[in-house]
Amino acid sequence: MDPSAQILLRKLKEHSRLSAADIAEINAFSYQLRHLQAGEDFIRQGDVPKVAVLVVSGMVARYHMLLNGQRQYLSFHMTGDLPDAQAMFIEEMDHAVCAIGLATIASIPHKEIVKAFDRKPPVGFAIWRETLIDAAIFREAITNNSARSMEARMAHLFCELFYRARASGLARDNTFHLPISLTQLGETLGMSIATVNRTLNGLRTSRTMDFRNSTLTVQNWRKLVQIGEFNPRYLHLKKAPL
Amino acid sequence: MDPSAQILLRKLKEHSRLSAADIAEINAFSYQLRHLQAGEDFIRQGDVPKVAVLVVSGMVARYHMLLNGQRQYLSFHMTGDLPDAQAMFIEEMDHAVCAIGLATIASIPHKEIVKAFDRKPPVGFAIWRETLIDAAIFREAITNNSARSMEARMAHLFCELFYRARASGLARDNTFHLPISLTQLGETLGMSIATVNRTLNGLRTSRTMDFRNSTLTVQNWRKLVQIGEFNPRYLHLKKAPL
DNA sequence: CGGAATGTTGATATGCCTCAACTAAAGTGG
DNA sequence: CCACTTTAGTTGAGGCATATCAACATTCCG
Repeated sequence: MDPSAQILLRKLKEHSRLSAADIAEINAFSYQLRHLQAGEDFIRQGDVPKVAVLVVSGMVARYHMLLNGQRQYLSFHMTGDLPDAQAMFIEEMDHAVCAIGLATIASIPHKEIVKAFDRKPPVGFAIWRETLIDAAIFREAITNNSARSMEARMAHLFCELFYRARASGLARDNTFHLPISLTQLGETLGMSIATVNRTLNGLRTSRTMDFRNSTLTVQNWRKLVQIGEFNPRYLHLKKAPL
Repeated sequence: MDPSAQILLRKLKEHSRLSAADIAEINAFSYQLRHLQAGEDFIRQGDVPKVAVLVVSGMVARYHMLLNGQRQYLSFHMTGDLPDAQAMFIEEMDHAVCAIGLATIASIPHKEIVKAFDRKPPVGFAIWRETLIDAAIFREAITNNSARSMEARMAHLFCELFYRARASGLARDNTFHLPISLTQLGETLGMSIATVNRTLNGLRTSRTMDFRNSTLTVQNWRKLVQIGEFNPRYLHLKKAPL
């Protein structure tokens, strides 16, 4: 079986049940690999993609570009995610997608995927579910950035990323490689770099978590969850990794 | 034809093309009407709905409830919207939905809708597209509440609501009935009531827009768009109402 | 008409942004 | 391989925007 197909299947199985015939459909897609440099854009605002992207390794992020050039990061995606599945049904991209650190992606032609939906509706439902979980993540980000303190925002973001990484088997023990800069963290959570740094320092001092050299170390998961008011139900996964 | 079906069709046609057979499927759904009081919850966090809701008249809002009882409004929905279409594929609700002012909704059993997807995939694609536009609205809200000034946030929200209302034929001229309180506005945009009021006053003084007695009056659309950095492309509608 | 909810406005406090100076790390060319 | 340049991270000081609090006005609704 194609290794990209395997990655996609593993992911979809986190929330959906698929028959052998459904799996065969997914395995029949043609996956075109591509390696990305750190920070490289592979989809820009205004693009009309003809292929869907699957994250094979590394991390990828969606972002809005404001008129003054400021960025707002919207979500982060890791192995198994489909960061632009939506483009199958809404033509023009309203945001850009870039690599965070080095990353590998696989492209799948929209045509093949849509054809699979016609033949095996459960395949469509699984991918639809994937886009719905994305939407739930966006909703949580609205709440995070609008209603929570700086410390809570930070804690919540790391809770989510760590939890998702664990669910996808990408993190072992209490560490997780996350090649994101403080500037990007600020552009995700709506805070200045100075505050990002000080907030991170606070969590470090209280021995809750440590984020340094692109590596997250969770020292006290329960405390982190409590500070961030993190409740993983919105991720809609079948089984809890923590 | 059922008037609820007509409302739903009108909405789906804003972004999707449907054949006569597709339309017949949608018309065959059984629509159960229900009238709601102002502020009434009809879906709560944790619910597992068996029906999907269509807004027939009035407005409806999704919100998160934080541990301290604070609310965060996530989106507003008007005639033709399906505020919980997602519940067909992700069982448990991660947020609540309530009426804003008086409202009428129609319920459609999930079973009937899913059956229609099997028979006429374009019906499924149209509703999928609807949920994807919702996601785009959520993304925009992240950016709005995280990266824009108080005045810009306010302007952007009103731009979006007015634009969507126009697209659905719910607003004529420059006014639009919006039964939302200042408190709710604050809980939407992440600002205190005092600031909501003062910001509204600024927009009124500059003769950009006036929001009073539950009525929005747009005095200078171009200025409002400019202040809010509003670009309607993210709504992915086929034709611009303004 | 009375009471409650909502909106209005001013005064005060404070959390965060901005700016700036500095340190550390990473990447580059001689 | 080391000096040099650039980028990323760190920390302090100061000012400002916005939250908070409080008092009052208005509207809504029974």
